[in-house]
Amino acid sequence: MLSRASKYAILSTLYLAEHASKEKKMSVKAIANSINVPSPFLAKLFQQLVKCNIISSTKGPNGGFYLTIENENKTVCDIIEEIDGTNKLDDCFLGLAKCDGNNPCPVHFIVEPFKKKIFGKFRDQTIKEFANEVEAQGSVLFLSGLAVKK
Amino acid sequence: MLSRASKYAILSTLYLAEHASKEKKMSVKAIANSINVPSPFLAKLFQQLVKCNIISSTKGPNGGFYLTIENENKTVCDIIEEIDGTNKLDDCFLGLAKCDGNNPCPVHFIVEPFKKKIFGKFRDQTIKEFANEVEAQGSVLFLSGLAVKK
DNA sequence: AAAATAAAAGATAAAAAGGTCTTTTAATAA
DNA sequence: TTATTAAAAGACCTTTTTATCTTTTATTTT
Ligand code: FES
Ligand code: FES
Repeated sequence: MLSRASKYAILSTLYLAEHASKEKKMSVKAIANSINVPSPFLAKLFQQLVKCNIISSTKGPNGGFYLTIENENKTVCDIIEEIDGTNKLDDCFLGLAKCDGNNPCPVHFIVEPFKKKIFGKFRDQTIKEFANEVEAQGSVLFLSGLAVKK
Repeated sequence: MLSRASKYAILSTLYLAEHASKEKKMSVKAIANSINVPSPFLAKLFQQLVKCNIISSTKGPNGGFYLTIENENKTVCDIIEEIDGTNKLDDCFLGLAKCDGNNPCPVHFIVEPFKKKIFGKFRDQTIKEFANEVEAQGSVLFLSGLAVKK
């Protein structure tokens, strides 16, 4: 459904929203360690995310990654579209060329409501809002000691 | 979520349930053409499915693939487990090492009910029952002219 | 028995995804 | 202004997934 790359990107952007700021930038390594993700790979992803203005960075001592107000108003959808190219969330669960109520695959009517729900969330909620909710709910972005599933 | 291989396997097994029988076996090519899937690849998959007794085959003229009663009582879960090795349906949507209500990722409580639903269906319904439902509902296993999404 | 048919088996190839490493550039602090 | 720090850039490698091709084996029909 989502590539590992976009999962990494989502988790680490939310992590930035929670833990970094213009005053307290974070290095790739710090983030990679925190959420248990390979750091050179994450570095590549971050370059991409900076380029398309989803996260921000400065070089040099005390440099690192952080989110601006503008960044905080991006959405998870923006991340997915940037990293996975197209939005894979809309794909048919069984691989039909098109997910479509007029030509439903055998599980379409189970999948459709879920897709609507999660897609709505990813599209309508800003990163900032999402991160706030994550904090409020006590959701986790990593499992201590455990790497993200390979 | 599911590999392309297991999607092919699911679609073609349901197709067999609907269109083939011990009296009317079908060749890989015929099925591959019907559901728009690369036939040498499907052939490989079918070998695997025969070996683990999810579908049946006979060689020679008028040979081909079909389902026995025993085959019809297998489940979609059996297919997924055979092809993808482990059941990827249970993975965390955001890639955490474990999908778990005690350490929920930010979308866990949206994903969980869906997973329960679709996993339940794949586990509790036999291929036969599933195929009957597909016919009754008029679900499609392919989009005429359109290949399965690559 | 011979010819034809269709799967089985296995080798191989192409593509995509995931991951690493090295060099360059920009910013800062000493 | 020099040394240091950390990201940017890009080359490169590995593994997994997807796909193809060729040869062999089993079955059936003639
Ligand atoms: S058609 Fe398959 S999920 Fe919608
Ligand atoms: S923990 Fe992520 S989907 Fe359950």
